Amino acid sequence: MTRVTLAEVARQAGVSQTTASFVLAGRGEEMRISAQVEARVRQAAHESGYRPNVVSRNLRTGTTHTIGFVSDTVATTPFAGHLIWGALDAAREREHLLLIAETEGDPDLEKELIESMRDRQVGGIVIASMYTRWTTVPKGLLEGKSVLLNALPSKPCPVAAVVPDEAEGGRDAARTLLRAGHTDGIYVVGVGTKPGQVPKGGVAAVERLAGIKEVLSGAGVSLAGGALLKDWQPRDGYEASLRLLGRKPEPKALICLNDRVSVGAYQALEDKGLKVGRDVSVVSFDDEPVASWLRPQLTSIAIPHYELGRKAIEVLLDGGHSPPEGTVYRVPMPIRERESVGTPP
Amino acid sequence: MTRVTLAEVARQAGVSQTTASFVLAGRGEEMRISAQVEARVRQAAHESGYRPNVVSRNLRTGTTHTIGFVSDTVATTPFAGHLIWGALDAAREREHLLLIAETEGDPDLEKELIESMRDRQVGGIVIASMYTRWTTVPKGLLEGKSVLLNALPSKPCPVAAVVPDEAEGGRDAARTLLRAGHTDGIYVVGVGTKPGQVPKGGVAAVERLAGIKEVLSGAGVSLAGGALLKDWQPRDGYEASLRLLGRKPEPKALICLNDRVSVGAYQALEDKGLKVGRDVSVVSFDDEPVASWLRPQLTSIAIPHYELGRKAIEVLLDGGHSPPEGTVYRVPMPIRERESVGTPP
DNA sequence: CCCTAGAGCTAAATCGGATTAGCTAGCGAG
DNA sequence: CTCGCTAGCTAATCCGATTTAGCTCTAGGG
Repeated sequence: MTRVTLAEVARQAGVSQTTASFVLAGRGEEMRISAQVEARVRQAAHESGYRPNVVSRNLRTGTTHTIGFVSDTVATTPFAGHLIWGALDAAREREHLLLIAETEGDPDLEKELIESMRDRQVGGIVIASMYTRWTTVPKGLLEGKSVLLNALPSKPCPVAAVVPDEAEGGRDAARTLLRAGHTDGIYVVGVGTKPGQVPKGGVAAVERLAGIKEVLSGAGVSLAGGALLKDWQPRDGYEASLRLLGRKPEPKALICLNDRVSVGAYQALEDKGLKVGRDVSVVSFDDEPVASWLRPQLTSIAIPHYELGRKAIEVLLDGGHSPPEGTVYRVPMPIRERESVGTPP
Repeated sequence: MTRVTLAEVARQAGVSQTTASFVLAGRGEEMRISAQVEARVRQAAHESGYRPNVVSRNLRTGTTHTIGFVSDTVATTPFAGHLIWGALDAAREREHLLLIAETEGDPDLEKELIESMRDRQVGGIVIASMYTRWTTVPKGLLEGKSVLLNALPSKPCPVAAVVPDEAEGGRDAARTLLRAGHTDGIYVVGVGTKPGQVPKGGVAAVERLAGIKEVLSGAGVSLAGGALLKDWQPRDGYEASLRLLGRKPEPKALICLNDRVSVGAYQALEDKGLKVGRDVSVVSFDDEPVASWLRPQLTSIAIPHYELGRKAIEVLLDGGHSPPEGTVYRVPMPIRERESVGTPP
């Protein structure tokens, strides 16, 4: 039951603990351990089922091969689990494990958890947000390596950040519409078109809208209007779309700021007897699973959760020296073109 | 930059390291440390911003206040993140953190990860599955505390398991239909009605069906038929439902084995010009977010992810002595009654 | 025959706390 | 005056690795 220790292995192999340590650390060559002794040690270790006690190694080396992953809520966003997944994969490739915790948005708890992780000598900390947003960097963070994931520091600070390239995503949404021939009756659902008409804290909303406007105006097209929503749930999207469908110019395309809003938009269009993709095109963001369940299937700009998670770990663990600290890494948002965008009637 | 150690605190307080240790461990009273000395130590610790090095404590005490959470895939099931959430909450209440890893269904990787966690001296391991299923218990597990989460051991073994009470969920689904007055034309979508017509590995399918049959036959009602599906995605549900809608007796109620299948069923019903809740009732399982996005909103038996996660940690950390090992804990599946069940026409 | 150099190992220190086994001073009893 | 006891604290060991600083022995050069 009690684990075999290195000392035990050394005794069985008839060598000193030092020698055993060198051999098992792969430093046998370097330390000029003879092939015979090396073999004896390896055999003893193997036969006894020796597994090093990582904790003691940690104590000596000061490195735990562990990364702290602190998120606000893993729970509420489905598929945000992909964030963790990507991080997990990248961490495992580097022989690290993830120590995770959740703050539920409580700054005190966040601080406490970060300290708790530092106490455990983690090699770095990822502060993840499930929605892209601005965040105040807890100062405890600065005392070691860290990265913001899906969040941007609200004031300049030396911590790197990894976020989706929302602006480019917005541009892609607009391009898709232009390519299909849309030039008017384009509305956004989720934000207003005037500055400041944006849900608070939402990086995504601001940047997506900026990208959309940029490409449209580059083509001499402007948004016909928009609807600021407090929440981005199907019900909100439904009500807003219904209102928008009464407006002039007649809506020919809706850019929904997320897929849930799109679900509502589909329902509003159905109620009005309008056919998605024929009468009115819809482009969306996030690419939740529901996007491909809708009929017609929804064209959506995906949040690259997996890649975001990976990137955060890469930034934390690989180099991280060369790029100036405070760098913002933007991960491309792939567009999933499906059936909801068509040529305007 | 270098952390303050206990020795440093002791020096500042002018006492021995032993004394400082006793005071900060809250054993001052017990060890008859005078109030003055105690105060001096506390002050020194506070002023220097002392934080104990958890790793070294771990080494001595052999306990890391960490639980290993190994899952097959956190990623693919949305809201399975709630599993982690519940576990995280319960762990934090007990001053533990979670070390997580993912096996992606690879048994070798699973074994390796479990060992890796044991090497880190975790206090216990949760083996989580994202879908309720039977699983072979990796024998490495038995060498320490562990719990299966959302999974059952395929052969008897001393490891406890925490799973949703699928059978009772099935009973609830049937009861809901009976209560609304359904007595015939009840079909299941996802499994066949004959023994063995069940997707492989699926505990959920088997137990839900058993519960459904039990209650129905108790009321002298029998299932009119079913459709075995390999996968439980909307497309599968759509096709199966379409086929079922041509069968006799005429379908009056569909019990869909999950919400995705229900999405497909809704679409099939719509294509046939049938109205959910009026012409055909639908009961579902899982209660994914989409259940409340559908029109009419879908009645669904929820998977209690959060509670499952909590329970697993509780079983692992609290006592765990008294109940016979190998116990299966069943967590109730709450039914979310919405609008998709109506009186048969 | 002595000295040096390297090959091949090992003793001992170290990481930072937790814990065990004392040690000392002071007081009261005998 | 001595012994015993206790309050109040400390020295030393331990946890299980890693790592530094040697130590020993043999072979070769002078």
